[in-house]
Amino acid sequence: MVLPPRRTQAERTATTRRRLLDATVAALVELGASGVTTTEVARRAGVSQGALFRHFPTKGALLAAAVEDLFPRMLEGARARVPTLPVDAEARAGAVIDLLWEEYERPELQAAVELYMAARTDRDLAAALGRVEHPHRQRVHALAAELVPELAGATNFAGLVDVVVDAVQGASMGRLHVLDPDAAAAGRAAMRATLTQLLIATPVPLTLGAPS
Amino acid sequence: MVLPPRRTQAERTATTRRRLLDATVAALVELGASGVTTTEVARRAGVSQGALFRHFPTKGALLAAAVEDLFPRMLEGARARVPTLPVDAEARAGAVIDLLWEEYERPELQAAVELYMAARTDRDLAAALGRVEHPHRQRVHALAAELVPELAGATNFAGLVDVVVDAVQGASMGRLHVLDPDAAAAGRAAMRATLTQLLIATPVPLTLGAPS
DNA sequence: GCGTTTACTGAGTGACAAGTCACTTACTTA
DNA sequence: TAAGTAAGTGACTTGTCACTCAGTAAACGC
Repeated sequence: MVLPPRRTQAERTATTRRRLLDATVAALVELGASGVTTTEVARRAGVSQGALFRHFPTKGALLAAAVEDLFPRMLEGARARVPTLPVDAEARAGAVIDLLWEEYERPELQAAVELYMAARTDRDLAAALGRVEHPHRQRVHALAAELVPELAGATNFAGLVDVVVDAVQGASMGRLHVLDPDAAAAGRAAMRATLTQLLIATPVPLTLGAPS
Repeated sequence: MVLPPRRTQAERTATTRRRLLDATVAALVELGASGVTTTEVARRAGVSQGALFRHFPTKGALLAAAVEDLFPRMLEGARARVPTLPVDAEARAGAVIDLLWEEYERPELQAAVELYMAARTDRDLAAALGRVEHPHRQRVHALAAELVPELAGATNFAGLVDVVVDAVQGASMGRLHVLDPDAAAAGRAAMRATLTQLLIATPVPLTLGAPS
């Protein structure tokens, strides 16, 4: 008879939490925000629903914890690729845009964006995600400083990063159903060119043309 | 005793459909995609749930019809403002970006974007919205041609429009909770400047810098 | 007017959701 | 090793969901 290995309580907690968080992200990716139920997450994690509620008091807490866990992991994945980027400014800028684009094409991030949209009218979820956002934004800006160090000292560096990220974000969710793949590719190429220019240009022009 | 006015069947159908569609959009705006239930929509419209299902066979059909109804209405609202825009190219480009931004800040459009995200994992909804998208995109491009007629003949005009719309879309949903209003305003100003440049520049540079 | 068709009502129905709870099993500590 | 605590179980409660249907009222065609 096979005896189960003896584990400390801390180990049991850690593994169960990990399985629940992974199951939550997987369910979010596959089923969408509306398809994530505590029943489904518990089933995927291979634990009972009661166990889920022992570790997370509400469904919102579970979702927030999943996002809180997901963001740093994705950023670490992106950071690992920094040494492989070209050093030439223009080539590097293009590569940075490509990197950002690829991150936004990952289903994990699509799922996270979906959660953020759902938080628009879900106060609990919004509060939970709000706690995640500030450190995440700081990590994004820190990573951006590694990616384009020659711009990191610019006065409006944070704003520049936000513009680039927002644009890619908008484009990534753009067309759901890509009626015309050629048009989509052309659009992506155009945006890549525009954003690359933005990165290799001095940040000074960004302070011009304030809203009238 | 007040007799109810006599209405034709077509009129009855039209008014009930209209009330249901308006109620759907209102619920979508106020409660979000997850908060839209057939019960709630029927309650807001002042009809029974049975009446709802007489006019729309499924909830997905109702949502799709609501979006199909919403998009042209919003575009007509935007078109009505065309005559008020400045004629000078640079001022007009800036005004166009502002117009677009204001449209994306309207809760109706935010709600529609939320629906599109939800459609990522909802095949029925995706199919329903897919039928809406093509004519909508055509209407958007037609309106864009009115807004910036001097660019309308450009070979990649459609791609240019998509880039601008996507960027504003991404920025509009950017931060949910705007920790720093000054940073948000600066980001918007930067994006406005960038996109305005994009509109007043000749479209030729957009064909440069294709992805490596 | 009068039978037929169309619009609408409102009380269902079964499925499934989040969260609870009495109880069992696994670890810890003295 | 025995008492105490933390982790986990699975059936259960309460509520809401999308959708149905038998019956009623309004408009239509003749």
